[in-house]
Amino acid sequence: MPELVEVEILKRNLTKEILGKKINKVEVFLDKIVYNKKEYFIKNIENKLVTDVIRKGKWLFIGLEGLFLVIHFRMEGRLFLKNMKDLYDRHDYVVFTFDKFKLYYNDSRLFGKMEIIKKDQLDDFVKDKKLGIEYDDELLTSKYLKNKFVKHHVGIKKMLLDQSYITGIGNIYADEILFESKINPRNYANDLSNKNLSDIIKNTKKVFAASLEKNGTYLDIYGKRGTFEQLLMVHKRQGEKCYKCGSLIIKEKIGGRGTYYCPICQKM
DNA sequence: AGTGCGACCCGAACGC
DNA sequence: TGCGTTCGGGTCGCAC
Repeated sequence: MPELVEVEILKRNLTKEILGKKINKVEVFLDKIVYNKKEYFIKNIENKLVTDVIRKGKWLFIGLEGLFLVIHFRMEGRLFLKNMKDLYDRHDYVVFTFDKFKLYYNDSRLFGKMEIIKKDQLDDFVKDKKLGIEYDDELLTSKYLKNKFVKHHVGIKKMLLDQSYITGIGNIYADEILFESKINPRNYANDLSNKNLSDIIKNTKKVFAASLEKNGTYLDIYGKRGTFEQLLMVHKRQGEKCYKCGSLIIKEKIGGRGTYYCPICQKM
């Protein structure tokens, strides 16, 4: 699933491949993927140069001379760079044609969304989506989290998934960050010690950096899969041995999400 | 204001 | 084997 790391990989790919290049043509094969009216969407993108590629949390913003094309991939959204003559896949729903290649938006579950906004609407957009600070922002301190969590008698896992505190953490990385921090996902956010909170910050940076180095857990625009999935400590490992203590990893539904953790390393 | 839950979707995994 | 059922993932909107 594209979480912060995976969207960051796409951002780096796109910066290399499409920044400064012109979109000659856009085709929309399924209207519901696009928030705007299809005609407006197409008319405003065609013949524009790509001026920026920005990521905020799990959101991607492609600057187009006064506009941003905003994309959220949700679960299965993907972008692929393909040759002019490549055939369309059944789940290719939006296709951008450049001079020498095409960029396909592919989404087997139809959860992803895209829209264009005016460049000066970016700040309001971010505010409206209630995006918190980035994992590498210097404002991210244990004091910041303490203030944010003080009123929340709710499991820490749920707080990590809430994009309004630290933005960009999804289900996979939330489990990994809590394992590295030796914190039970059900521990109440407002009960965590300063040490717990600084561990969460430290391990968010550590896990994201390690994953970025392996190109994440998802596909890049060339269709190549990152290899961080093989290094996950708990996520999707129920019934297997904990790499640290040898007891069995368990899976439970916490905050409505499948949650994987080690019952010994992550005691309440 | 804070919290919880269903809707959105459909391919994959599971159960019989 | 084949068919029906359940699950999952992030975000939004609504109910309490």
